[in-house]
Amino acid sequence: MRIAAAEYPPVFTPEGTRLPASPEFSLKETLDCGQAFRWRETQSGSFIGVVEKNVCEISQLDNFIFLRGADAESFEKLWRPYFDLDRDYAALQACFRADPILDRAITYAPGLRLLHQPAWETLCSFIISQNNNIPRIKGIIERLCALLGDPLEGELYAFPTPERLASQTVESLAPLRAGFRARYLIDAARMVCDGLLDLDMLKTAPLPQARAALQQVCGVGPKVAECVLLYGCGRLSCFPMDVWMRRVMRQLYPDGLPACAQEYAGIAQQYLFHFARTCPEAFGQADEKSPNKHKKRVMIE
DNA sequence: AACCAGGCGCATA
DNA sequence: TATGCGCATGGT
Repeated sequence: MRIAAAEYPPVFTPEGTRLPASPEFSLKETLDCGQAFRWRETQSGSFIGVVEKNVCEISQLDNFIFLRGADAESFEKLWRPYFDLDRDYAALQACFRADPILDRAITYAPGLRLLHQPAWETLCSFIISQNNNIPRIKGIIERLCALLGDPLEGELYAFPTPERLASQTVESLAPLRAGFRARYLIDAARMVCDGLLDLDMLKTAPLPQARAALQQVCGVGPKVAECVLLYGCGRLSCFPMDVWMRRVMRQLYPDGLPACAQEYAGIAQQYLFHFARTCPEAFGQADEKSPNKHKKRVMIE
């Protein structure tokens, strides 16, 4: 499947950057689907967030998306890759829609996009995410940035560097209320600082090697590694398997993902994950919670 | 192999 | 209002 083409020709104004609206770009679906944790929705429905050292308020209006404060340089260097704007999602969706289940999931949330986030922040975020829920993950990350990140405008903070985090102790991280994950964060920071984990290599190394390198970090298992590779390293065939995706696969794809979704399995996973989590009337999960829960279940794959 | 850790949002009682 | 369930990983 070949995907290219610069969509969304931007218009630069002194106030910020404007992009034409598109069915394949919904701010809310993209920023509020569990892949990124630092975007906050304002009362007016805009989103304020931080990527690297950049603070941005983004609004979705009828005919365009507006990135307030983003100039041409920051748009091209940062926001264009962050929002995956050089990928033709209409073409990608057309391929996926050959499968009837993906067709429904895409129709349910056609504006979902895969964000390309900074690798280090993604690693920490998904270490924190383990055995955890989204509101709490957001809280821990917010406290982490406020405690150790460089201050930016508007009471916002950059994500802490590996060096800063490596100098901490479990005790100094207590205010994060991260529980047993605190020592995992410190371990990850030390590995990066000591050159034992090369984050750049993860973007290009053969996947088995990249997975193995990530899982050297204490607190990084198969699921977290897959999330880091997908969201933080641009490895779009990676496919994080959490409980939701296990349900999806068991109930809807007992024979595995269809061929049309293999190459970009990670993006297919976004549509399916969001569909399963937020559209209960369309996705039965009753058999999971009820009567014979106590029975032993064979859960392999 | 089967459990717990450390914490909290959430659904259910 | 209280209780207990779920969660990804590592360690026992």
